[in-house]
Amino acid sequence: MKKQIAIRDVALAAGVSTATVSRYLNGKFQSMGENTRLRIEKVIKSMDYKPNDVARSLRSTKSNTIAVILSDILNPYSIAILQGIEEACAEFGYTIFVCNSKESPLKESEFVEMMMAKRVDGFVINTTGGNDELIVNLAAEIPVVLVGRKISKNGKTVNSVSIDNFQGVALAVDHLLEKRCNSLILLSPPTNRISPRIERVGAFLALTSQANLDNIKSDVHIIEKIQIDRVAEVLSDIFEKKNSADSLGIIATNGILSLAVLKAVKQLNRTIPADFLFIGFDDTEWSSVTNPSLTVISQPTYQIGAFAAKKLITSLLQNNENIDLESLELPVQLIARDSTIN
Amino acid sequence: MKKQIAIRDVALAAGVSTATVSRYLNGKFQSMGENTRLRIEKVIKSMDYKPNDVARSLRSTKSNTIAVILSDILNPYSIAILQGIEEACAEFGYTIFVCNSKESPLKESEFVEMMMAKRVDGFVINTTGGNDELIVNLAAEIPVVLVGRKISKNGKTVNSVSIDNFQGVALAVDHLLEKRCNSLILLSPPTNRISPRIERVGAFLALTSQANLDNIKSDVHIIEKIQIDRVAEVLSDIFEKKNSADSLGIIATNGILSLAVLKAVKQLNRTIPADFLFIGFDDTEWSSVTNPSLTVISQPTYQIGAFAAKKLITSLLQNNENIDLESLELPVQLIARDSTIN
DNA sequence: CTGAAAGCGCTTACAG
DNA sequence: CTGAAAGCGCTTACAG
Repeated sequence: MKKQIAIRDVALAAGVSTATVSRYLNGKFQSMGENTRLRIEKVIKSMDYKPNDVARSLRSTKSNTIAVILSDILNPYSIAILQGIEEACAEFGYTIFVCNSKESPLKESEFVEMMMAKRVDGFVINTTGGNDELIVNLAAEIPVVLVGRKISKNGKTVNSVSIDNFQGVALAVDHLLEKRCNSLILLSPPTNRISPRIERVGAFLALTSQANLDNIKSDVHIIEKIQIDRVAEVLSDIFEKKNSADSLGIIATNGILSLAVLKAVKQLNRTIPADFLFIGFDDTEWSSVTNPSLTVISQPTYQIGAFAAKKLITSLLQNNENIDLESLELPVQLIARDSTIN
Repeated sequence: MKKQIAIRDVALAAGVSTATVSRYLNGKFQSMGENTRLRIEKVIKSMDYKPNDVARSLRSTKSNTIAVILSDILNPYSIAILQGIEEACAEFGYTIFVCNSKESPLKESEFVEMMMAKRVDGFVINTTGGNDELIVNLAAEIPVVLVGRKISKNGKTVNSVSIDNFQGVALAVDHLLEKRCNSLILLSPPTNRISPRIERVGAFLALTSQANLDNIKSDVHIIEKIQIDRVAEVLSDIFEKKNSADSLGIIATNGILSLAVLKAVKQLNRTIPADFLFIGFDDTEWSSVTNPSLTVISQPTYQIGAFAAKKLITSLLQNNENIDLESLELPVQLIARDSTIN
C-alpha cells in the first residue's frame, strides 16, 4: 500500500496553501488566478492526487451518500426501484448504501441507526411498516423519501412515491367483470401495517360491495406465509367451496404471490384460465412467458425509484429548506394476456 | 436538526478523558476500571450518544464499508449474488455501496475511483471484463474478490468465486445427447473479454468436437444484442437451415438470453420442445412456470456472493496478510424440466 | 487504568 | 486572489 498523498503535498508542490488547493477541488475558480488554477491542475495530475472523501465529509458534514433500505431485495419490484434510484443518484454524483431489512422492523431500525452513524445525506426507504414513529422522527432530521409504502403517525406523514392502488384494483376487478366472472377473490399477504396491502384489500372490499354487484360473490384470502404448499391449500379450499356454476376470477396482490399461485396451480394439476381467470400485480420480465402468460397490473417501478431519488436529491441541494411535503401516486395500467382469456 | 453530541461531551459528562471514552467505544474493557466503564455506559445511554463513523474512519483508516460493482443489476443472477454479499456483510457489520456499471468499462473504472475516494475497505466486483489491468493493480492495494467473472493480466490474477463452466456445458450437452439430439446449438452473448462466456463457448466447442460425436452437428451463434427481434431472426435462420431429419437441441448461456429465446419462440409461433429441446443457464425463480418449464443449469448464485464476501472480510480482518490467492469454482447442476422432454 | 497531546485530511470563516 | 489558523470528531502512541 503506497503512501496516500494528501492535500498538503499538493499545496507544497504547487507552492500554494492548502486552502487554495481546497478551493480548486471545490471548483471555486472564479475566486482564483488562472495561473494558480493551471499550476494546481498540473500538480494534481502529475501526482495522481485523489481527495479523501472521508475527510471531506467530516469537515463539510455532507457525504454525497444515500441510504436505501429495502424490505425485500429479492422482490423484482424492489430491484426495479433500486435500479431507478441508482441511476438517478449516479447522475448527480451520489452513491448508495443498500440495506435489506427482510421485512424485519428491528433490522430496519438498526439499519437506520447504522446509516445515521455513517452520516448519509438522506434516505430512501421501502419500509417494513413497523417503524412509523422512528421514520417520522427521522424525516424531521434528515431528508427521507418513502417508496411503495407510505406511513403516517400522529397526523404526520413523510414524502413518498407510490402508486394508485385503488386504480390498480379497480382495473383488475373491472377486467374480471368484463370477462363475466361472478365470483371474485383477492389473494393478499398479511396486510400488517403495509400501506399498499391495506389499500388494495380496502379497494377490493369497497369495489365489490357496490350496489350494482349484488349478484357477484367476493372474498378476500390472506396468505399468511407465501409458500407453494400454503397457497395450494388455500386454492384447494376455494375450489371445494366453489359452486360449479361460478365463473371464478382471482387477483394476487404482488409478484411473488403471483408466482406462488402459478406454482401451486401446477402442483394441483389445475389450469388457468380453465379453472379460474387470474390477474397479478407487477409486470415482471417473465410475465409474458409463463403458462399461461399473465394478465397484470403493471406498476412503473423504475420511475418510482427514479422519482424518489430525484426528490431526495432536490431536497439535498436546496438544503432541505422549503421542500413541500409530497405524496406522489403514479398511475398503473392493466396488461391483458392469456390468464384472463375465457 | 439538533446539535450532534460528540465524544467530548460524553467525556465531560462522565468526568473522564475522550481517550477513555474512545476505548470504551472500541470495546477495550480489559484495560479499564469497571466503575469507569459503567459510568460511561450510563452517560452514553442517557445522552443518546452515537459515534460519528466518518470521524472514526478518518482516524482509523478503515470504514467497515465494501464496494460492490455489478455489471448488470437487472440480471437475476446479479441480484442473487448481491443478496449473498449483503447478508454476509451484515453479519460482520459491514455495509455495502452498490454500483451498476451496466457493462461499461468506463463506468466501472469511474466507480472504482469513486469508491477508493470513499475509502472503502474492499471490493467485490462482477467485472465488465474491460479493466483487467486496473483491477489487478487495485488488488495489489486493497482486497478484491471477483464474482462470476475472472480475469488475468500479465500472468497475475485476482481472487475470484465463480462456477465450473465446463461442467455446466458438459451437463447440458450430455443431457441433449441422451435425449437423442443430433444437432446442437449454443447461443451466447458476445464473449468479449468475459470469462464465463469464453469458457462456455470453449467448452461447447471442445465437447462437440470429440471423436465419438462424428454424427452430431454443432454450431455456436453469437447474439450481438439481446433483443427479441434479433433472437427471433437467429432462430428463424436456424430453422431454415435445419434438415427435417435433425433433432435440434439449443443451449442458451444465460438467464436473460433464455428469456429472450422464450419470447422469440412465441413470436415465431414455434413451440418447445416440439421444434427443439432447450436448456438455459441459471435457475431463476420463474424457470418452473414458463411455457414450457425450463431445463436449466442451476448455479449457486447466492453462495457465490456469500463466499466472496466472507473471503473478503477474512482478508480484511487479517489485515490482508498471508491471504492465499484463491480461485474458487463452485459446482453446478442440471435441473430437468419440460423443455427437454421428447 | 487513565490522560494530554498530536494528528487523520480536509474546509471555512477571517483577514488582508 | 490568497494564506494562516482553527477545527470537524475521533484514535493512538506515549507517558505515567
